[in-house]
Amino acid sequence: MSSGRLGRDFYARDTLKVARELLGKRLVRVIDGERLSGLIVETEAYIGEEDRACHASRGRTPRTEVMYGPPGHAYIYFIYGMYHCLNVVTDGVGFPAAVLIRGIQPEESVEYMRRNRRFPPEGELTNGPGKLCQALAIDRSLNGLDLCQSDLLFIEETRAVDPGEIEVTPRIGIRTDEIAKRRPWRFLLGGKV
DNA sequence: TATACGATCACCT
DNA sequence: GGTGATCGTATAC
Repeated sequence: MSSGRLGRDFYARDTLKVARELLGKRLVRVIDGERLSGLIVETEAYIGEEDRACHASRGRTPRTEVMYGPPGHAYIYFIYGMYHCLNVVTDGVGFPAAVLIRGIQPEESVEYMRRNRRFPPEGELTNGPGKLCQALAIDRSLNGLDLCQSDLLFIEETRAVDPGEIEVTPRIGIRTDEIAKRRPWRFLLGGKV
C-alpha cells in the first residue's frame, strides 16, 4: 500500500486540528538514501503571540521567523544547550503557530536510530522531543525545510486513527503562566501517558 | 559585551 | 523527587 506525503493543505489549517490529526501519521527522515521513520504518537500545539508558552509570544525575531512563514515548513530549535526539538508550521502566513512533535513509535531503520542514541533502554528511543531528534539526526541545519518538498524530511499519510484512541492533556514543561499551563493542547495516541 | 534562562534529558537518591 | 549538563537567544546594560 503506497502512502502519500501530506500536502500544504493539511498544514494550512487550525493548529489544534493539525496537532490532533498528526497522530498516527508517519514521520520520515532520509539519510544517505536510507529511510528512518516512526508513527507520531504525541504532539503539542503552540498558537500565536497570545500564547505565552509559544516562542512567538515575544514577537518576531530571527529565531521565530519560520513560524510566521508558510505552513508545512520545519521549525527546529536548540534547547538546554544540548537538544533539538522538531515542530511543523501550521495555519496561515503571518500567523505564528506550530505543532511540536513530542514522540514517535519507531518503524523503519530502528537499529540506525538506536545507534544515533547510543543504544538506550527499551522504550526510550524516541519517547521525547529531544530524543526523537537525536534518533533521527535532526538539527538546526534542517530548520525552515519545506516538508511538502524536501526529500530529507517529510510526513506521510497512514491509516485513519480512531478518535477514541486520542487522549488530550495540558502541555508539558510550561513555566510561563497558569493560563498557558492549563490549556489542553497536548495530544497522545493509544493510551500512552 | 554581559547575563539569565529554557517547549529536555540522564543520572542520582 | 532533585539536579547538573551546556549554549543559543533575548534582553539588559
